[in-house]
Amino acid sequence: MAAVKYWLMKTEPTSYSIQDLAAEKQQKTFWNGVRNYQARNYMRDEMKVGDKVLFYHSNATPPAIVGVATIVRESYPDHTSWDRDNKHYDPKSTAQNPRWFMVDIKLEQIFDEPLPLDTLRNVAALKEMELLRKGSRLSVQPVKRLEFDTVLKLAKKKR
DNA sequence: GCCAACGTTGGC
DNA sequence: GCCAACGTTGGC
Repeated sequence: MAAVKYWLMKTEPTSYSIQDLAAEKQQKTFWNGVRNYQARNYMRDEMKVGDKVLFYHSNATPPAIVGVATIVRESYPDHTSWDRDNKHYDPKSTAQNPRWFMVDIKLEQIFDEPLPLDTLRNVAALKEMELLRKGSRLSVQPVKRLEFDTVLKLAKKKR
């Protein structure tokens, strides 16, 4: 069995927050709306059931990692991409020939306190984290196991 | 609201 | 295939 992989997924809390996820039936949702090829490829090709996800609030005050989720369903077509009325509609994607994919995630944990970007920048073990790279905009990105573990430890210390 | 850093589009 | 113009992301 393949090893568990670690990821980080961004969302603007004004459009979908970790609290929204917590309010879902079974605390599950489909991660629709990704319209970037690199992010899509990670979701479509590499995410497996059981992988762990750091849940990140972008464009928030402050921007922060706010919790952890788990992949509960592997990639399938993002049906919102061929829905004309959807904000993420893409005329080049159809049900017959889907261009965009999504996964299902389930909430695992909301941190007692969010871990702000500022705090993360001051942690040596996270120096090379993709999230902290200047100009990093990827909304779905891989995280190293050490980075993931470090983040969890930091979250625990807050208690 | 500004703007740097991307990614995408489309004319050539 | 190049690259200018344009659009988006996201911290500040």
